[in-house]
Amino acid sequence: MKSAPLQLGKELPDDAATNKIVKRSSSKSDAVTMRDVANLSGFSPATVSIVLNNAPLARYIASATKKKIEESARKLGYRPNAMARFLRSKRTNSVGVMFFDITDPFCTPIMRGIENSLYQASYLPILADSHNQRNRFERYLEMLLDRHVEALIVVANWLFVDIHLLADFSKRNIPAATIGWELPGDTVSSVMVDNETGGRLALEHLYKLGHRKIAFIRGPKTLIDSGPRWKGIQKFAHSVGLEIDQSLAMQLPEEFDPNSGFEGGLRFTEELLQRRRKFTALLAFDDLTALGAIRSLTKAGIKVPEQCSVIGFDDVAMSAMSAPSLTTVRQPLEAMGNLAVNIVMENINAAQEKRDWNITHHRVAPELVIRESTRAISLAASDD
Amino acid sequence: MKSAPLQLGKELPDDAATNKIVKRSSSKSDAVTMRDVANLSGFSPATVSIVLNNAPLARYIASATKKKIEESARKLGYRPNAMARFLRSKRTNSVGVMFFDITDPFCTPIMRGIENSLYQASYLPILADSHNQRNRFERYLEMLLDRHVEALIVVANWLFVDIHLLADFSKRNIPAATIGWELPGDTVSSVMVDNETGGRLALEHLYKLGHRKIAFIRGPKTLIDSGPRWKGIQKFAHSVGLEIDQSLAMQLPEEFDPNSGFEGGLRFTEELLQRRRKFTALLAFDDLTALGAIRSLTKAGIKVPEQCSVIGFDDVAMSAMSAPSLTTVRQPLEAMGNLAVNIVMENINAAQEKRDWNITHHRVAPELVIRESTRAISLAASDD
DNA sequence: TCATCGCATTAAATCGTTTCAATGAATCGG
DNA sequence: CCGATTCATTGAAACGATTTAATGCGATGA
Repeated sequence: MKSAPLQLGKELPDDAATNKIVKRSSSKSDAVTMRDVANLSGFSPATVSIVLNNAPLARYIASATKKKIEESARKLGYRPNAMARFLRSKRTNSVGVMFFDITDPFCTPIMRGIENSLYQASYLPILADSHNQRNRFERYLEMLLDRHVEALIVVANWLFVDIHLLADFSKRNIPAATIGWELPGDTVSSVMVDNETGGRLALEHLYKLGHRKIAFIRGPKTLIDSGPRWKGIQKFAHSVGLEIDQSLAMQLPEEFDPNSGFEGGLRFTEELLQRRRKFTALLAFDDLTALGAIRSLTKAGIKVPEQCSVIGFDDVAMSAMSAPSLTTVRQPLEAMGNLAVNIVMENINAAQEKRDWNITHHRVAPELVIRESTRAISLAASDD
Repeated sequence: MKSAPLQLGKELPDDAATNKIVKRSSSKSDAVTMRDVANLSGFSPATVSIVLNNAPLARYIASATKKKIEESARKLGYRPNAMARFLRSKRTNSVGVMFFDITDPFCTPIMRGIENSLYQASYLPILADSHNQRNRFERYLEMLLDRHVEALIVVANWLFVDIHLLADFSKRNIPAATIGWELPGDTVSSVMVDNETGGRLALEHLYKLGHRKIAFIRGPKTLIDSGPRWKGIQKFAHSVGLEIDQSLAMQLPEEFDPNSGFEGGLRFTEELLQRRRKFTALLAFDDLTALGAIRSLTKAGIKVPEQCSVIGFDDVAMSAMSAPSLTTVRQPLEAMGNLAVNIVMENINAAQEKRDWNITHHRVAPELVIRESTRAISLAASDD
């Protein structure tokens, strides 16, 4: 038969080698139900429910009764069946969390923030990842609706969603919030970083370090962040009388997906270098792009930050670990996750109490994080 | 009152400024139920259920009836209530996915693999993140049990779990699989990389490049990966007659959490350098440690890879983007996620058909990924 | 003509809760 | 001593599906 001898650490040649097999008989121990608690304690299921949930009616229940019931429940290890409960109470204690592409490092801290806040409220996240595909997005939306999630959080890091996809949710009065994306109008709440301020912070930093010849890699046009960031940059440039050399400003193409930002930074910087126009600093659309740029510069023999400063945007985890570590404009990602949860929770409560609820649009403040990739302009670099 | 004028783009000074508020009346449109479909089509709920689920009995149903029912369902936009369905059928179509620390970059591709495979099977992941805290782990386990997840996948990237925590699951016959960790005995299936082979691959690579004076940063003792990796290293060293200089071998302390690997690599490399013992290559426990080491070397004026080669382990996303990009031993993380899902799915099916099911331990093959951080030994470096 | 059989459909029980309305029992003011 | 309150508990009806056992019915065969 196939019962292999129990040997640990023995390797088989296959890729996914089965190392050890043990059969196991099924010993069904049926779950303990509320009726069991009722029987053991000698009271009715109704009373048990009232006591265990500390329902309004519980104030009439004799404390001796409560003791007995709680005791019995504990003794039996009773745990309420969440699905049965839902069927009556309509509360699933879960919210759908939809990512456009979870492999984007941008998403990880947001997820952490969401998870943490949900945990405080004894809610669980049901995860969906649309892989930037519209049909997958729709399919997941359906699945989440089927499960009656009490709210939806969409982390829209890249691709766009149009209103109509989220229409089902607002139609059914399910609170929703987006992070990193904003739907026009009053259908869905949102949390975004203040991109314009961020853009300003980035350029201001480079400017104060003495840089005047600055290259830019702008985000793709369709991405909601690109416009405001560039606007912030332009505004600051204008305010200090800095002229932006358009031949040093490139724009990432539309079809990029989040993780190809690195490739983009790499390629575009190469192109920039080939043009042989001098620049002493580079302002990248996001951290990945910046890392790609650094790689490209390094490869071309240009030292960062000695010969060229580079600044990114987002402050993803790897920015602190690259060599040189990356100066960047931080988005408070974890806090944004928390905030989104707070928003939908507030709405859930409102809906529960049949109050009207608000659609709110939030802007959170970015923060400049200075690391090694930027430096005051050196004479050598400035002077040609 | 609080109805602010609708102005987009206006920023308030607060961190989380409310930018726009719109009230919204609740227009409850009650969900369409199976009874509705029954009424519209003129058949009974029983028939509707049979038709829509294509149950065994469906072969007796007249095809005209089927047409009508399906038509009605479509017309009403009927979607079955997942919770109600569960109550009878006992199937939640969801599995719990527990991470020890989701911010570990190691976890992201695994999550992607899990999500993708679950999606194929129309299952949804319910996410839990224990933050490396035992009580949080337990709490989440309870919550997942309450929801009757059909299986559990534990991504145990760092801290240890003892058997008894997962006992509830095996007791209730809920399939479980761990990734990156292995429980002794036959309680839980597991998926792990073949660490010994990985260790060998890493050292072999450095050796073939001509390196003989090699520094090591070993993993913490309690971590399950550390031992086998080191063993693979030793075995290879022995096989080629390479002597490992113990004064060049450091070991990360226990209390490290996954993301401090970077700090660890940094500090330990500094220490190594202070000892003033020469080495031409460094083999790090994992990628983060390696990146920390590179940072430390660079800071000390030692060029990677020109003066010192560095190799990591795991191949997390940032390894490809660092400068220099990191040579490493790849774990097929996404595939490991897929595999774990396959395992539990197989078990779910077995349980469904009341067959016995297997506990299996899998070893997947690691793969050497050569990038920029390693290079054949240079004469200059070897010759002192 | 009547029992039998295959086909098409459904009534009703069930899953494990919650909650409304009802029921006794005890207390109380008059 | 009686009707009204308050207190303590519970019966029973949902919630929205699935599934078993039953039902009605026309055709078949003897």
